[in-house]
Amino acid sequence: MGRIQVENKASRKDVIIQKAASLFKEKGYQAASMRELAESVGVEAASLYNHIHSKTELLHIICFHVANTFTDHMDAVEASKVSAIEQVEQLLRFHIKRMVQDYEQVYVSDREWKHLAEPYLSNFQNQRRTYRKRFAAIIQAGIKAGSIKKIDAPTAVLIMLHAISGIESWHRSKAKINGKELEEQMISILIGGLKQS
Amino acid sequence: MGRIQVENKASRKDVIIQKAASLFKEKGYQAASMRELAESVGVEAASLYNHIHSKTELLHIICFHVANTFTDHMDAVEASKVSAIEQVEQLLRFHIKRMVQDYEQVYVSDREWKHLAEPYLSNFQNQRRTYRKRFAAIIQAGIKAGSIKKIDAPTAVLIMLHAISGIESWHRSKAKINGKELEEQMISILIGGLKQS
DNA sequence: CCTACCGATCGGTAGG
DNA sequence: CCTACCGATCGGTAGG
Repeated sequence: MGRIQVENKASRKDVIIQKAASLFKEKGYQAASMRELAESVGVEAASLYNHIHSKTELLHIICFHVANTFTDHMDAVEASKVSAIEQVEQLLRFHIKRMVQDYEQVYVSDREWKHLAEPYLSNFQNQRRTYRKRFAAIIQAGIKAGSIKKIDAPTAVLIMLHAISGIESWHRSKAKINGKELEEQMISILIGGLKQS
Repeated sequence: MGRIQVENKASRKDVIIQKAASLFKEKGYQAASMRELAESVGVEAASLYNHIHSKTELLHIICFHVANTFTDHMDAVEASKVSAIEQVEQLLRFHIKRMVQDYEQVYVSDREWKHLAEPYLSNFQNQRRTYRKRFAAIIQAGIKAGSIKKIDAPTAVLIMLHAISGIESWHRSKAKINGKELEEQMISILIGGLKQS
């Protein structure tokens, strides 16, 4: 009985988080109200607080879930023994896939993190900054190895990550090419932009 | 006397719009309050309404000012008789320059337009969609001419425009390269990504 | 999980 | 341009 209750609770919480990501993405964190969220979950607003502590907790669950996914992937890429340009391609493909498959949470993490409360805000910014530095270091290694053209590595990171966030518009568009094709197109343009010409 | 009054009013309104862009950029449209805006202008909240009609009016002034700037530039580019790839470069350089020099308004237009009220919302979306179609048509012409590699033109537009929005992160960063250098780096990567390899 | 409710804050108005 | 104020809505709590 206790077991079932726990399972139900966990599942209910997951639904709330998923619906919150969808709502935050659509309206923005501030404009999304807990009453709207409750309605989309199918309960009264007060009932949400049996599963979560606050609205801001929902945001930081989403943001850190996404951030940790990318940090973990970076660990794996750094441990792999392929060339720098191949590491960059692995990173880009992972970003693209996350954005294609799980874009609501990724989008919210990307665009709404400003609304995090301290100390989560500082932690998130630090984690993000560290991730970008590690990404830039890989690009720098590629430049040194001669497989990537001489560019400012932090600028390249910035371009890559923001370009990928454009997949949000792809989700909205009517006549969209399929996800796999999108990935290949983006890789072609972005990796093409890094290579020596 | 009447003349001076009109001039003062116009100038005051411009200050309000500029401060609003700054505040909307920093906190998001919904999270920015009219009381905060009033404070940054140096008046009481109620006094703002002698210059503007509503909070939403501030947002649509900003969004359409930016959108019209880009639409006007597109007219000029289409009228120029250079090659498609050079037209693309002109468009990218203009976007980069706007983002470097006037990024608060451009940023707000990019990220906060969702909060526009009808009929401005639909008008804005239409204008933006039309702009992107014209941009994609130029890329398509470049593909036909053989100067741009065979890619999905709408996807390429998406990548270019979002990559440029990353300049927001550049503004925040401490150890930033200068604006002109940033422009050249971005052009090198983005135009490099479009060309035949 | 719900009903009932609270204090705070919001955009905006009246009136001078 | 200000003081005074309004109705609406917000996130969240008490109590069952």
